Parts: sequence; C-alpha cells; structure tokens
Amino acid sequence: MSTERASFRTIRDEMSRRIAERIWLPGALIPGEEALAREFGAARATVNRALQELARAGVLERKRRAGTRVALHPVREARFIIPRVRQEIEARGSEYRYQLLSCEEELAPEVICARLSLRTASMLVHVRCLHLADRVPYQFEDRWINPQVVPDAKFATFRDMGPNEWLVGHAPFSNAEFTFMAAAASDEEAGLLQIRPGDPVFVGERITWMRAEPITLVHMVHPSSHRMVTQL
Amino acid sequence: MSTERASFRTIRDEMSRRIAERIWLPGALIPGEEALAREFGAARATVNRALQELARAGVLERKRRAGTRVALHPVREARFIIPRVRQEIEARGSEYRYQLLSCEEELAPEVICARLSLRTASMLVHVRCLHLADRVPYQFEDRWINPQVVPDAKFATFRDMGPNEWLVGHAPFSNAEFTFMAAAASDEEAGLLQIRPGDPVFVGERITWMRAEPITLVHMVHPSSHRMVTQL
DNA sequence: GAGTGGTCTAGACCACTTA
DNA sequence: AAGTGGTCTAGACCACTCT
Repeated sequence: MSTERASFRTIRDEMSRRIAERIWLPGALIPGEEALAREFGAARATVNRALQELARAGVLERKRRAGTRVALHPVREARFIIPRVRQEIEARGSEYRYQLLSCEEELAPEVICARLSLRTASMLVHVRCLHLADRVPYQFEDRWINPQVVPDAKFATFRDMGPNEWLVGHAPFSNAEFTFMAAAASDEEAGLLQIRPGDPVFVGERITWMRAEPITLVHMVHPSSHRMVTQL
Repeated sequence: MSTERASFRTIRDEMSRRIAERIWLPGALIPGEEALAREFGAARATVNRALQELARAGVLERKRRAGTRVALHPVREARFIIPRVRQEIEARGSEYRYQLLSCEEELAPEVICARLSLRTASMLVHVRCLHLADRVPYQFEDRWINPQVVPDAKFATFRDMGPNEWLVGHAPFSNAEFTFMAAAASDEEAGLLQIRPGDPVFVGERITWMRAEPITLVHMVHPSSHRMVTQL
C-alpha cells in the first residue's frame, strides 16, 4: 500500500533503486512481470513499460522464457546531439557568420574515395568554408559531396548558406559514422583558425549515407578551446 | 485493408516513409491518434507507441492540445558506448595492462570540488594510473572519488584493478556528464604517454552521480593517435 | 510443452494547452 | 471549455526459448 499512485515512472524508479542499492544483485533473476504487477498493484503492461525502459538503458537484460536479469556488465550508452554548427553557435547566444573559401568539382583523392567506399576515382564536389562565432573563427569545414546521390550539389553555390544547412534540406541521411580526435593544426588550419601551426585542434569527421549510397564526408576542425559536452 | 498485420513497427515505418517522402511536410500537422488508429485499423495505444518512438527519434514534435507536427529542424542524436578502457583495448585484440601511479586521500583542490558541486573543500580519494595496450601507453587516468558516496573507496588499493572497473561493481551511477576536447600534453602527460610535451592529446572527462550525489570525476588523456568512433 | 516476455485491444480517465 | 496527447487497466494471444 504505497502513498504514490502506481505509474510506470514510480515503478521504474523503484526498480532502479533496488538495483543501485544492490537489493537486486548484478546477474540475479528478478521477479516476472506478473509478480511485479501484483506487488506494485499495477497492470502488467505498466510494469512492462518500466522494465523495457530499464532494458533500453542497459541495466536489465530480458529474454523470453529465461526472464529478466540485472545486467552483469551493463553496456551503457550516452547520446550526443549531432552537431549543426549554426545552431551550436546561436545556442550559445553568439552571432553566426559563414565564409565560403572554395567550391569546386574535383577528381577526389584516393583517400577520400576510400573513406566513402567509392571503388573508382570519382568527381566530387569539394567545399571548404569557415564558421565564425562573434567574428571569431569557430570551425573550419572541409567537405566532399557525392553528386551521384545529390545531383543538385553541382549547382549549389554555397555562398550564402553552408553545405551543412543546405544538405539538411536536400539530402536526408539514413546512416552516419562519426569520428572524433585530436590533431596538430596544419599551416592552413592554423591560419584560418588564428592559432599557431602545431597547436592542438579538435577534429570531428562525419560520413553520411542514404541506404548504401555515400552522401558526404566532412572534416570539421576546431581550436582547442572547443568543448564537446553531453549528458547521461 | 493491408496485407500486413497492424503493428506499431509497421505503423511507425509507414509514418516514417511519409515523412521521408515529404507526403507529410516539415512543420505540418499530422492527423490525431484517433484518426490514425482508424486509418491503420489499430488501437490508439498502438498508434501512440509508434508516434512516441518517432518523437523520441526527433522527427516528430508532440504537444497536448496542439497535436503532432513533423519536426521543422529535426534534432538528430547519435549514441556512443560509454568507454570502458579495458574492454576498448581488448576489443581491438590488444593485451591490456594496468599500472597504478598513485592513490591517496587528499584535500581536493577547489577546481575539482567545484566541478563536483561540493560546497566545502572535501577529502577525496585521488587515483592516478596508466592503461596500456600491447605495452604501449593508451590512456592516462586521473581520478577523484567521493568517499561520502563510496565509502569502500578508502580501502580499495587499486593495485590490480583500475578504478573504472572497480567502480562498476561498487558504485553504479544514475547520471553522467561527458566532455571531450583537444589539449596540449603537459610535461607529466607527455612522459607517461611517451610523447613530447605540447603534442596534441585527446581528453575525455566524465563526472558521474548517483541521484544528486557526485561519485567521481575522471580525466582521461589519450595520445593523438586515438580515435573515438560511433555510428548512426 | 510450458513459462516468460512482446504486443495488441478497447475502454477509460487525466493533464496540459490553447482558443 | 474543449481537444489533444499521456497513461493506466484487464484481458488476450503470440513468439521465443529452455527443458
């Protein structure tokens, strides 16, 4: 008889507490849905929702017939918002500025084609640009776009709008791969970001696909003052 | 009359298709749950589940009374596995080695207390250690643990097991904040990682809590060869 | 074969927000 | 005030997997 009304939230939190306080030990089998429903005075569907949330969070492992166990080695995941440079800057309350450096159709270097899993050397649209926050260089973007998948890219000028924003409206993606790393600034990067060559830079790389077709590869370089923060 | 049985999956996918193919345009109001339930020949709860999944994925925005709209600027998220250094190394097929550098109970500097939102200067357990992959330095870890929340930490030696692995079994967390950045290696970091001072390093920082209680702050430094990769 | 979780239904009430 | 989504219930059947 609890004072709180039975809801999937209170049930979820109570079960979470039992796991945290080791009332339910790692690896242990916990009661079935029906038993829990009786205990909490709720419908099985409500308990099920609570259990599914905890399973999605990685703290429970559920198998039909075998029951539900407290995860032994919880594989915990965290999420981050896929960065959209303009929004990132405006969310800080800074003024966003964009500057196109170059935009050409080129035969892409082998390294680039390989990263995009293009078998043959291909003509790709190569865009280089700079994003500024309050007139201070924030990110240098070096991007290759596959016109096989995004034919419009050949005709876009990218003078007033960054390729990131442009692509959002012209080529949704179904898959993406992200890489983050630290590197030393090249001479060109240093000049553009107003730092010294060899200074550490934070680099993000993103490849996106629609189904199996590679859309774009982008290399994003930030000065070392940059922080990528995420929760939970 | 569809050949497929109505399930939240098929309903979700069909709605997803309508959004991708711009049958439902960005910003547009889509039919209410009841109308959709009639259309798909399903119960409202089933349609609700499909809609909630799409809302969680960021492609729909739902408001009571106002209805459900296709997101204008979908906030897309990606996930990454919360790194566990031993598993990271072993997953590459490398031999994991661990080396304790120091482990003391200390009055923590103000900066550290502030990051952990501890009002008063506190005695914390300070652990410094090195993780190696195939005998090559992989990560330097500098960690502060709050013994108020994890009393056992005072008695752990961390000689044979890294604090990361130890904490997994002794202090689960409910919340975490991650920060990633690039920095220049300090003299100490350079010595430990066998690189030169000033070389770029990839730094991850993680703070974890149980409820509102801060558990630990860890600073993880990798040589610039490190890559953090994630999908979708 | 049997037991567990996965999902669906039909109906109900509630909470929030906007008109 | 009213309409929309949010959640809960009770019951049912199904799918998977272990024995």
